[in-house]
Amino acid sequence: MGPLDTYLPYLLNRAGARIATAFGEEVRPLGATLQMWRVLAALRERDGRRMGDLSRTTSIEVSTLTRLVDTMEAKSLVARRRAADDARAVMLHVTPAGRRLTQRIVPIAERYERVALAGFSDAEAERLKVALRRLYANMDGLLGD
Amino acid sequence: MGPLDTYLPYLLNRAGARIATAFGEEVRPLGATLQMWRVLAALRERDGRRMGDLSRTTSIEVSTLTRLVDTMEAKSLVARRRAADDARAVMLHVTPAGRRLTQRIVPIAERYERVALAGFSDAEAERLKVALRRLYANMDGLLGD
DNA sequence: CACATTTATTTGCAAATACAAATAACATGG
DNA sequence: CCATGTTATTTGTATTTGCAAATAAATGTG
Repeated sequence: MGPLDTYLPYLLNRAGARIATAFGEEVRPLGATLQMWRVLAALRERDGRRMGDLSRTTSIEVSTLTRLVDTMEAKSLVARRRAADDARAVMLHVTPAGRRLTQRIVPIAERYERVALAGFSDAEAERLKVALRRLYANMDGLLGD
Repeated sequence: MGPLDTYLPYLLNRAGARIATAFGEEVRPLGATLQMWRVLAALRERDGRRMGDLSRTTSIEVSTLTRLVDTMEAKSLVARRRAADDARAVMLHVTPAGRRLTQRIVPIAERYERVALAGFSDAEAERLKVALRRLYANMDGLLGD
């Protein structure tokens, strides 16, 4: 088999790492990190979500998420509340400050989307996204056992 | 802007993380990690490479790479040699044991390529790779400043 | 209803990572 | 050929991460 840059996992990781690093640098001045943005974006989609739910949709490991949420709570970006129906579960909610931060990050995220996909037609961009979702789904069975 | 899974960086990271985790589990029984495989694959392409060169081609940060190479050296998978022309530089070489390990990982990498791309035509797979290289290149200017 | 099992989150701890400072050698301009 | 700046790698150190164990609450079973 050929050189490293013919391997899909490598290409994926390389592109992902570069975008992640650049995006991270961009939001750091706002006191945020990429992971925080993921949490905020998930809560923007639907507020009041469980840790496990958030872990799945953000692809952040639960124990990592717990600690991330600790620091986000310390920054008053989110608030933990006990779920009404299940006393084990925690519901996470954005605060006004969290919403303000989200609003400031959204344009950055949109810009990154444009920069990353510069030179792609809308159809190409969409095909790429479809491919990435398919690829993710393909790996479904192979984890954890 | 829409839900998290319409964002390209997210899709990229999510797919990449899942493949990386699964692949990592697969090579662990061989005493290897994903990052070690990256180094071995880079050396397979061309043996005797500098740390900085390896760092760039594997997308592993230099200081991380130093320590990774420490443990790989301890496992006798690679050997550091001083460069003939430049006494600052280190040339990294695979050892026979490193080559043997590489040979055992190659089929796993090939299998992962197939699993990840299940249901993709050859043309689709190639388009995806081209897109990922393009995307990486698009982010070129934006780093570090 | 008590007991074992499962589910949701957190915490302990060790390994991986990254930034910055340190070290060492090369390159260049006077 | 010395002084200054640049390049290659390593080390110091703090943060991030993830697995496994701990905690706590729900659910099921006899």
